[in-house]
Amino acid sequence: MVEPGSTSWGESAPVAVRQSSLRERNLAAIVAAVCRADVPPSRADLATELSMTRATAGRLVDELVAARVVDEVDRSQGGRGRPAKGLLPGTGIVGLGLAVETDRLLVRAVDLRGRVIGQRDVPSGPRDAELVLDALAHEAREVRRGLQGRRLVGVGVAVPGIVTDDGRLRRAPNLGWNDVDVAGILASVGGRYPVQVANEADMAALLEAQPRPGRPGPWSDFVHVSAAVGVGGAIVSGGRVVAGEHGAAGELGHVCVDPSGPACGCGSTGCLEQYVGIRALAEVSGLPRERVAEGLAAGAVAGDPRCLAAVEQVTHALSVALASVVNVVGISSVVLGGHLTALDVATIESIRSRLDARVLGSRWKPVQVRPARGDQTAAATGAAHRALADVLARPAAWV
Amino acid sequence: MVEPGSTSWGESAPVAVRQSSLRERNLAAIVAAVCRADVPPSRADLATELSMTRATAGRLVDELVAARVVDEVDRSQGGRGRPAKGLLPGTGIVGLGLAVETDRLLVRAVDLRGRVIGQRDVPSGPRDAELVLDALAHEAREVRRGLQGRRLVGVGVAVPGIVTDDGRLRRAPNLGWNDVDVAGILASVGGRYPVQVANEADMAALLEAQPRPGRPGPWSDFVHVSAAVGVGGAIVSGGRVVAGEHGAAGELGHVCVDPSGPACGCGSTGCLEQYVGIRALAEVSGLPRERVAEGLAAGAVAGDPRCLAAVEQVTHALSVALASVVNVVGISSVVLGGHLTALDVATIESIRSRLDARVLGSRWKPVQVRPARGDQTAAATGAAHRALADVLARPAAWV
DNA sequence: CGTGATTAGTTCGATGAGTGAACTTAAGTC
DNA sequence: GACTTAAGTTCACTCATCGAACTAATCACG
Repeated sequence: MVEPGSTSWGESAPVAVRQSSLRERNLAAIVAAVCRADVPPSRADLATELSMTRATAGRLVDELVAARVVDEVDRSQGGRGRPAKGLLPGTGIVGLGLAVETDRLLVRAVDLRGRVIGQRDVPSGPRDAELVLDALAHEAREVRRGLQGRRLVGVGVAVPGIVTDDGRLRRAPNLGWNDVDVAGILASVGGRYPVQVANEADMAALLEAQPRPGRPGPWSDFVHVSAAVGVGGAIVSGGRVVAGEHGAAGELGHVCVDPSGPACGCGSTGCLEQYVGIRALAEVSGLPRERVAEGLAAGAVAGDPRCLAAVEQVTHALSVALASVVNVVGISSVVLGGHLTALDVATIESIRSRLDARVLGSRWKPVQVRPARGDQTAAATGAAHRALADVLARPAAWV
Repeated sequence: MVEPGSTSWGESAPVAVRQSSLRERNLAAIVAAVCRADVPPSRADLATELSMTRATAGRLVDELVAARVVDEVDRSQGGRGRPAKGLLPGTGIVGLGLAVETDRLLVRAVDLRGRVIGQRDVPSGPRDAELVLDALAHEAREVRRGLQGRRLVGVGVAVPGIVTDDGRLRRAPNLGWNDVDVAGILASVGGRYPVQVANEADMAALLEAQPRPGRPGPWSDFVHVSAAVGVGGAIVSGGRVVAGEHGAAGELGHVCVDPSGPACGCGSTGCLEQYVGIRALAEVSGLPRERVAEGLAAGAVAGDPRCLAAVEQVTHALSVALASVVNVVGISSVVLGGHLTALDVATIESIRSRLDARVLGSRWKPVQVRPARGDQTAAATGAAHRALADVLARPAAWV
């Protein structure tokens, strides 16, 4: 999940580049431009935008069309000269996104245009890892069967825990799993393509950063909070999800809100998760766990004192915890996901203004806060995007 | 602080690359390899390491030698065939590092081998920005005069405050400066080369990340704490200092240790700076400010109750604040700089173990803590490295 | 309805950077 | 002193991009 090179100083090249890298790079540039365009660009548009010649753009596009990475469409919208053939991300390339959650398993097949081609949601419980993953693999194969000749290019898996580079899930408290070789167990689903495993918060953040594959969302730098039973998070910088040394960046759930607060399962005290996790909010608000998401804001607006207390708790804890995060990573926009998506406008503005008071640079650049756009299955869709990201980064491997 | 035009190859390309970019890139690869090598490599060594042909390596090296970016040295150490000419970073290329601190101005001229060619330290006070910067420019010109035919390739300036991309210092509380165009005022020092302005903590962290220009230090991922009157910090990831959206990453001084703690000048409460800044420690320990650095550890070891209290305060505050940072950015190594460099081994181990208890991934990968290697002028030397970083990143511009 | 203007896309020789193999240079070895 | 070894150099070749000329398809205007 480590995507190289956020804002950086002196990068160093580990190996020399050859002429073929040049072509690889320009193929990627074309694909990226096609994905981020608002209207299907022509070969000539691409040549202008990327400052290459029409000759080069034409040749590269032809290769990508042959590989079905981009599709040609009619773009007859009048105008002077020869009508252009529009280019769109190919529908023949799909990525598979899987998600293991505490109570369900999700599968999404998404094409390069971001359209969901196939999906599957099944309930699950906190059982043995092998059993759960085998069930997930079964569902994934079912979805894969319905792809009808499209090319599967990779599999992404979102899991609620810390993942290491080799695709092992080190620890997932809410599943009770330790050291599970997720990538290995699910390898058969991907066939000869790699299975990319990452934290569900990172996958959801990827979807938030690019609502369509390769297409940047409104913000390119933000802190993403994924709140459910556990509270996770991710940092998006320059449109890329940044992972730490061991893929464990963005563990917002264990930022300290108050050192004298309640003990947390992680061994620390007063962690954010103890204030805004579903369990904590259910207890304070008196709502059943599954109704916290929708019920909280409504209850508070209706004046229910327990819901008001819960909302105040969320506001306080988030503003304290996120202020530290914003100061440390220097990113002043925050996206609230999971059950926090449903917070009402007034609460969000209240979090924002309290953050402003605590953030050093806010006088210069005010903090921004917004709810996430993704739905409650963002992690699975994001995982599919993660699978497709390999094609976007190195399309040469698929032509 | 975000380096212009240095997008790396993995990520989506904004523009196409041409054949000349290929050469630029490989020149940079050669320079990087020469800088990070333990013994001066030959052209053949470089060809092997970078997997290019001897022909290519030879041609590119010749260009770099002509431009004095690398020097040829005799490496006659016996052996069979034709003796190799060793290659070292050029001594003819120097970067100028300036630092504005609360009580002094520093100038360092450093060559590509990391040797200090010229330096100047003068006392200063918190006066008008124009006056102080003019004095600094004067000192810098004096140092520049002593360069004797070497090529000055850039100027870096370390300042104690938040800096925006355009080289303006937005706010420097301990200098009482607001919105000062540092790059503009010092432009004359750099001649036709840009003046790179950044936070002193970032500059010091750069020196910690690369003790010699282009040569990585022992750790490539760490959180760097720069403690003085103010407490700053920086995040180093993959050997690079990461800047936030607005160059304001790593503001560790304003991570919240205790929301019910003392009010901080930043508008928040219980910030780290209120516990480990020089003023706070001087007050608790009873030591005069200028003696806090050396006196604190000694006093604590000697059993002085006030020093013991101060050390306990440092230990507690750092372990709480850094735990959040480590969890959020997923980097589990910490370097303590500024007056914290002088903490005794036992205190550092105590911070480390308390961090371990609060960090989610510590069971998998224990937290590491060490004092910084740089001296109290790290920011100025780091600023010189910053100036040289442009040559390392794009040597083609200098050949 | 035909001619010209205009823009998209294609073809083809030129350019420049890396490749590979042969050649030259400067040692050490027997 | 002839042979071996390895570093460095030379030169013809490859390949991706460039530039310019060419072809294709549509609109505008008389």
